[in-house]
Amino acid sequence: MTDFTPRQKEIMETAMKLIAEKGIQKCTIKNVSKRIGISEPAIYRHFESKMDILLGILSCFKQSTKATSDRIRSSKSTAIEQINSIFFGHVHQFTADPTIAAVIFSEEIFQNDNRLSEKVFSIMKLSQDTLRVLIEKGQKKEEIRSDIPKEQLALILMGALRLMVKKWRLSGFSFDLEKEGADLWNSIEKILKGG
Amino acid sequence: MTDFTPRQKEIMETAMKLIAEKGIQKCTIKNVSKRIGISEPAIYRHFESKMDILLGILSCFKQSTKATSDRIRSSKSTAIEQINSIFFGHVHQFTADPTIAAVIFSEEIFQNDNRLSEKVFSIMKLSQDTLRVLIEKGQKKEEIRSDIPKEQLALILMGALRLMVKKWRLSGFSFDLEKEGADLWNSIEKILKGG
Amino acid sequence: MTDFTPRQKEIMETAMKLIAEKGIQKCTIKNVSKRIGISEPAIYRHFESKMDILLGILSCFKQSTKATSDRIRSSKSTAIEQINSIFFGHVHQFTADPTIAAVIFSEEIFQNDNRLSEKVFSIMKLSQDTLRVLIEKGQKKEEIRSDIPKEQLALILMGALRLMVKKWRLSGFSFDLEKEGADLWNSIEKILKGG
Amino acid sequence: MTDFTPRQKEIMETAMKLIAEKGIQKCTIKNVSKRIGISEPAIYRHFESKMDILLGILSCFKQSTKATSDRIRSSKSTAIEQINSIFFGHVHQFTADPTIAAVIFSEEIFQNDNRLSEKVFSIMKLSQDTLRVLIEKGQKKEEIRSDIPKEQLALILMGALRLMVKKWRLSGFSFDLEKEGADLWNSIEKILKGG
DNA sequence: GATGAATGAGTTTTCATTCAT
DNA sequence: AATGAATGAAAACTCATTCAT
Repeated sequence: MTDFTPRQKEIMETAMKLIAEKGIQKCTIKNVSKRIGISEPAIYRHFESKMDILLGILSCFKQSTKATSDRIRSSKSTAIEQINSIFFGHVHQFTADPTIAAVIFSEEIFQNDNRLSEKVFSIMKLSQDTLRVLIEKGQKKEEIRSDIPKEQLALILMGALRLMVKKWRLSGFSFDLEKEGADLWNSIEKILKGG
Repeated sequence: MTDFTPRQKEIMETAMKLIAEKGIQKCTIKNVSKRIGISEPAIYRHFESKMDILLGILSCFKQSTKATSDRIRSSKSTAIEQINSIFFGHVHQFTADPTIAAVIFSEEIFQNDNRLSEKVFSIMKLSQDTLRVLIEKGQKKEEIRSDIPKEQLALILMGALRLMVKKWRLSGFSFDLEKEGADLWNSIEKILKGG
Repeated sequence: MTDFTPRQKEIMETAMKLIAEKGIQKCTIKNVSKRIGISEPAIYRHFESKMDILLGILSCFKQSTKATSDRIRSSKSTAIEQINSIFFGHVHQFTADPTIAAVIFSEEIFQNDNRLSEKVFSIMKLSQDTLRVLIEKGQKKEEIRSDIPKEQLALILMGALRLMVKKWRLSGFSFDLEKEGADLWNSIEKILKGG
Repeated sequence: MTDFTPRQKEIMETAMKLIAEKGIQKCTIKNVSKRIGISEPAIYRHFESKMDILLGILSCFKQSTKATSDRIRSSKSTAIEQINSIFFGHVHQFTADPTIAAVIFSEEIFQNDNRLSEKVFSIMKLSQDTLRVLIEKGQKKEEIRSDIPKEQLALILMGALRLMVKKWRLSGFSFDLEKEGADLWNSIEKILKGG
């Protein structure tokens, strides 16, 4: 993240944009370089290979996911508030940069290479673990119902968020994610509390 | 579906398997023909283009989704039972043929072409509409809680199912989907009923 | 050799010609295909990779070297006559197809890949072994002097042949290899006999 | 030689090492600069082009070949002793710096450019002429047999030396060149004297 | 002296597709 | 219904070289 040069960041962002707009199959070195306005070989001054660009993107995600997770975990809010932070943290992030939504929840994009799919898998695990820990805490403090196992509450929460974001994306960002997200949260909260 | 020749079905299934195993980028005419054991040009006896193979796959899905939807809708069960049928219909289908799971919930795979992504979108809409109608019916008959809008209950149900299936897939089918699905359903049912 | 299609032989011969004329650095798929009059991808119908073309060339050499060696060894001539056959076998081969001379004695051309250089090394060993065996036989029968070890006689014979051929090549085939070869043989024979 | 700066010498030596280890195809500006630990453009402070590096290498050889030749010719030893000096001069040089062996006897490496191949040819001629003159002198003084023409004796001597060195190189310097060289010389001397 | 950034031309290779047979 | 041979376009990547700093 911080150890990337401006050009490297530009390349990674451009690659992400292409993936978001047209899919990975259109995310070629040629298209990336054309969009930036440099020649194809120029890319190789900044990344050793195309793989390294994709790994760089995933590394950024992992780092920011970890940072967010750590920040929220160490806050002194209630479990519900912390889960709320995670939920809206994602929503805000996607609103601010919709291209992220296209990449972060589309694990199959990186399926064709083991190094990529392992990294993707580890990012997924990371955010699920965070959520599970928070739900467990909420259940112990009786903020969150205990008649549904924490793994399933996590699945339900993340599943709904992911599907909402996917619909938003596939619809061409045709609705207000913040608003829809707020509505969804109300329902989720109700479910978590067991109302 | 019925209007496809055996060879055409073989080609579509092989294409799906390749997507499931190694991602769309490895789903090439060469790889499909090699796996079937015929030459590349032979594929073109059965499909006009690669695009037609993918469209064929999606058409099959659409048709089977519609058939399932119609069958369930016309049954005389309670709404909850009908939703249960949809839920486990998917789970059984994926258990029977895991490759389907890799394609049906991975809409981004078909992002690179408009005809494909539109078809994908319409399939998604179809199954969501079915679900929404059933939930609405359930809500009217007071089988299903009404304090959470039907769209969000649908989102929560499908989101959880999708995420469970995705995890199953990314983990290399390392857990028993039927069992995990049954557990998830219990929680979902509880939520739907508003317990 | 016999298990190569005409097109494969054409490709290998063209590659050899390019190496002979301009060095391996100019032996590119583009140049080979251009000279044959087909497109670059067409090459890949006949060879899986460029490496396979070069390996094919070396395999042909190995096979023909082995065949020649076997044929001569099993003849009932004197050792000197057999060595003479090897010597002039090479000379005739180069006269008939000068491109072979450019490849067969230029082991460093294939230095950049282990599979190639190992094959090259094995071919070199093969022909040296043959020669050593014949010299040994000649020494036992007292056709050939024994005061110089067979390894060194082999080295001297092959070294002189190689250097003569190299000069012929580097001079642009400016002299008559057959004639020069005959003269060299007279001297070599004298040395072998210990006159 | 003396008119090259230390940096220039370092570049030429590094280029030679790359050629010796991995072949010319791996002798790129990038690899040379990486091994020295400077940037690629830095090379161009010291040489106008890659060609100039290779020409520089060959110039050094030519100069040192000429110097050796002059020194030996002007010595007052017998012809055989002088030829011995040339022979072991090479052997010692290769033992001291095996990379030289990979370049000096591999004329085909420089085949792809006329300026290079002409220079290579002129070096080859130079050392052969020297040898021929010494043999001629030896023949006149009846130190060396006269029943074999001087050109062929030169060919035999140099051919054997070259082939021995090539084997040494291709075998990964697996034997003691000095020892093997001494043995070969004994045989060569015998041959020269006509024993 | 040296470097970071860039590039035109070229490398090997793959892709979907066509065509004669 | 199938194949062998071919191809234009494009993929990722490398090369020698230049230029502003």
